Amino acid sequence: MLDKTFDPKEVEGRIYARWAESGAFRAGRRPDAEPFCIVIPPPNVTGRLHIGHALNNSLQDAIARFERMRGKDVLWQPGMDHAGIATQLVVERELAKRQQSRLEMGREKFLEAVWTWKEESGGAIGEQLRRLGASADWSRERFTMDDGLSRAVVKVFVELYRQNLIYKDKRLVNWDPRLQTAVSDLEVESIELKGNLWHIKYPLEGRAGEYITVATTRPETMLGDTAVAVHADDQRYKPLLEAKAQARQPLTGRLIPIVADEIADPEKGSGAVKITPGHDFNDFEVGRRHKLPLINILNRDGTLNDSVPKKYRGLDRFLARKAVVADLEELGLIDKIEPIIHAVPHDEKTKTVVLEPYLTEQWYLDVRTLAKRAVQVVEEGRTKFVPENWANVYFNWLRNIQPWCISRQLWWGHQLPVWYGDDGTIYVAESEAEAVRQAGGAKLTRDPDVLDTWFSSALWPFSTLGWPDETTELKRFYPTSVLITGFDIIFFWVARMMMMGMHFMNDVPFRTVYIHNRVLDEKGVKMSKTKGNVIDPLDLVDEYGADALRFTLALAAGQTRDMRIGPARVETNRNFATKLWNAARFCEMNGCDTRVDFDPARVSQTVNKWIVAEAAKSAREVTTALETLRFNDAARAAYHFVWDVYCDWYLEFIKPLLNGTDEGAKAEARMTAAWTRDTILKLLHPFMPYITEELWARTVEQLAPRQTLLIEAPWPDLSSLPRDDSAAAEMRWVIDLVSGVRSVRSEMNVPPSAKITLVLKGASAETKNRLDRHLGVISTLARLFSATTGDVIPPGSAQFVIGEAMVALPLGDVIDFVKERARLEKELKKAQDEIARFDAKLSNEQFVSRAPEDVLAEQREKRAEAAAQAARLKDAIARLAS
RNA sequence: GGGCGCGUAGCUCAGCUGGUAGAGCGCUCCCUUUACACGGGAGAUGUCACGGGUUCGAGUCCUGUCGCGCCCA
Repeated sequence: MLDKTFDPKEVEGRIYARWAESGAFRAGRRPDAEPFCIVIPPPNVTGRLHIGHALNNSLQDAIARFERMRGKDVLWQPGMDHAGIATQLVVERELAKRQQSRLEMGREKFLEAVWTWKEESGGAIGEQLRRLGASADWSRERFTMDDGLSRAVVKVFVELYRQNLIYKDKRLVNWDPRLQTAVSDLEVESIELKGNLWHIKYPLEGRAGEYITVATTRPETMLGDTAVAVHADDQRYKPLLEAKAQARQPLTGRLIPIVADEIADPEKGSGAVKITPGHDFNDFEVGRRHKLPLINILNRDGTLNDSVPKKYRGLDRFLARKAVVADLEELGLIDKIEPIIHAVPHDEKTKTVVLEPYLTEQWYLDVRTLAKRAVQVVEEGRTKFVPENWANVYFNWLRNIQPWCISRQLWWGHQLPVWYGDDGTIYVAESEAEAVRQAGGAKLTRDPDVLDTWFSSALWPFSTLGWPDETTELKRFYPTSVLITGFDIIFFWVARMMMMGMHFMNDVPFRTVYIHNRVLDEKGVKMSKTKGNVIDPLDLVDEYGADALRFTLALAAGQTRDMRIGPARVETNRNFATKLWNAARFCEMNGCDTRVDFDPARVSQTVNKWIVAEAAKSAREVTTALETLRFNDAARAAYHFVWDVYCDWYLEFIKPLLNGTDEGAKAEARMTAAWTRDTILKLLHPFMPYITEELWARTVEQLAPRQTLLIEAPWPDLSSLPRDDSAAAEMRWVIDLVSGVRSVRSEMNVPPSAKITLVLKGASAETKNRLDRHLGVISTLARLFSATTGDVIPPGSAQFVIGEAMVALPLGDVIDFVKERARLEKELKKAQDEIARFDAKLSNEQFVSRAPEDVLAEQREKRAEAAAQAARLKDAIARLAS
């Protein structure tokens, strides 16, 4: 016997273990079936499950389970990302606790320490995903730094290098002075901060007392100035340009030219700008155009180097700024200081380090070339975005893409397969031995840099399937079916997978990209540690169960950009789980067991025909919604069927049968109830795997405990069931009648315990039959003493219209005539308003002549119905008065 | 500056291909009826941000305005 409520804690671990033991997660068990593949967005090895992961993986799992039940050979490919920077920082922090440092240990020892950390503490998220119920094929779990994937990374690098798509270049990069590494454009986060715009006077050479004023937010960089730029059309400066005037950089004493360049905007400030090619991306371009010298004034840690005057050397860049401003003030060269708010580049991980444009030699990938096909295949529809709007975001970025800086000055990651000879010759090879061979046996030094973490992630859809080997998995599962991810990594990951997939596999990595919405807290605020509004999904799992959380997330996965999640919503769906549980409990108490020989197409009772048809309808809705990745529609359709149809009406309808003496009817009701319950368990399984699997196990089949697992049950295909409109109409009528009586009872304050009588007047033969057939059910649900047909409305009756008939409820003394009259008049008003609306429409010549025939007919019919109802209500009111 | 999204019941949101609105939560009243009070029954609440247009007909299509948010530069 089932308990009153479902206990997730008791069930989840046990059920998950059963799935895992059964091998149900494994791909390749159905060699003849259609393959279906999802690759997981690999979480960081340092990661802990957050609500975004919970959403992302709940949706992936729903699809994986759905397609598995549909008989496909499903591979949900799990794995983790080595997360270069994040992991290195975590391990460095651990070492610091033991008074150890990376630099003291040296590279080799440090990497050992990272691997040890990875084995001992990394990958907690894998366990957390299992708690959610993730049915990934863990036997095939991969890691971006494992041997196979590392081999893929090296091969890709070497090939791209040989194709001249990877090259080394010396230019400005975004530099993180704390980590002392380059980062890519994407890893820069602009943050609006208060700052100053310093207007500084540069003395003009040979013109005592004359100045040219430039404005800057970064005075310290003036130590690296190599020009002042003005616009060629700016009349104020034309004479200076013509005279080839020069300015004297006041702190270095350097003589710098005044050049004409479009970078200077005559409308802004003085119209003149200082040019620092070594420390500003725009100025770098200006410098190239005018062949200006480039002075690097910073060390790798952000302190000033030896190319600045002695007094500034070794100062941190922010202290240097203060010193420079103080000195200028002393010289009287500050024209004015204007407070402004401006965007300052920060590292995207901690958002606390100001990044510097910094001149270094780095490795770049020519993504501009690779982007062309990535754009093309989406334009051609070979990969579809869902919702399709996201394709625009993707296009926009790829069409304006800049070279990708792929080298990082870190230790944890894929070290570049690059070696240098003593003379600086570059050897790029798949192994050191090969590089040495190329160098004719010379001694080589390996490039110490590692690759951007996203470089290996970009290969994920094929590297995890065994590439560069031509494995059967690769042939079978590439292109993968659908990628499910969040919009924040469209650039970082999706676009790059598209480029790499097209280049190395000559086909798209996935046919569909589903971009889910972003999870906000209940108030619509982005969750963040600093705000303290982070919801731990595992807390929700602990409190309400994984199913409730998953169902909540699916229900919220709509077409909009954001979703708000909080405990209240999860609680609602925990309640839904309880409802489902109790419906099954009811079935159990009434001996509703699953019969293998049961044929839903051949039930004889109208209620059963009706619920079978309703189940078929819901199955169709859930299926279509899942096929089109409309998770919210799928979840809602299932919810509605369970609660509003199966529980609220069907189970109530069969109670009299189950308690009755007609053994044939009882048996059919039991079988149908069990069959419908089983259908529900199947439809809900992708969303609520634990409770459905548990109920599947706890229900009986042929009076014996079930041996099968729901995870492997076939998805309900009820499309071949005959539609039975007459059963639907009949049960609709019963529902309307019962609701009508309940409504009157409630408004007339008839106590629930009081049984009343019902008289049906003016009913057709068919209606009379309906009343007859469902008398027991109607009496129970409407709490009737008796229900008869008759030609006379008894005095003191409350009345309402149902179809062509009138229902009278003689309430005797209980009836409140004033109230009843008001109730009827309200109904009448409603009907009359409706008639007026239809009349307005139908008397509109334009409408009658232009609207399609079926719409017209429908409107006329509705008008007639409303008119008939109004007439009956008028009669009822008249009777009341008499 | 460029792009995208949102503005529907008190709150959170559904409303796909145009035929005047739905759910959950909350609220009011009633009910311990033998699956479920994590429940049952009955209610109340909306000039669908605003203006214009297309159309016989617009929450739904087009356009403008206002407000909010996000991404990119």
